Amino acid sequence: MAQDRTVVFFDLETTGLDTTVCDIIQLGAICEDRIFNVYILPRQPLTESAKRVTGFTVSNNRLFLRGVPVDTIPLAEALTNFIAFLRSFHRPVLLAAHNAKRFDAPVLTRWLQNCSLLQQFQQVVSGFLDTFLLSKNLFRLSSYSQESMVQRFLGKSYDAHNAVEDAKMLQELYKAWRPTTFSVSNCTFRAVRVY
DNA sequence: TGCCAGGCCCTCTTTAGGGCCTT
Repeated sequence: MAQDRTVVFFDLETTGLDTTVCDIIQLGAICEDRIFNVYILPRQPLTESAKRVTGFTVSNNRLFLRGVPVDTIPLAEALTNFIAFLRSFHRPVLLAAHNAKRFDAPVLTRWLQNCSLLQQFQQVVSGFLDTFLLSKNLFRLSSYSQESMVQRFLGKSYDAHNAVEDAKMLQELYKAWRPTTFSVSNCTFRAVRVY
């Protein structure tokens, strides 16, 4: 753990890669053995590549994962529940994700602001940790994708592009890396308001 | 299969360009 903060690992599955417009489909997070997972029905269609990569599809106003229907909740409720999950640790939270700076943090922040929940969120979350940047600072590798690093450091393959599984593997990677507080602080940034 | 976006990092750099990573 970094200083007196709780590190919570999270991941988003979205309708696409454009952080300025994409919808969140799944929000998964883990801290030790405590897991958070919600699905949200997107308001816009998934890009073809997002369908292929994530296995999510939408049909008749229902969300399916590899053809199996999943229960969804409204986005504002999902984010409110996520903040409650983070608050339950009773310590400032450092939210870690792979490529957080470029992808997960901007998307999450945009929707928190859109749902008027950013202030609540910032009362609980002290910042984001980007494990992509962290891994590049720690190691010299041919690939820094999460999937390839799980194979390299943990010696296993997994259900990549499922938010909960990605978050679980990220936590395992982090524990295997045992980064110093200095390394972590170099790859940590505060949640910022987006306009 | 790879495109779609784009900030960050690296280097054959800084008067710039290309590759990576996320869905």
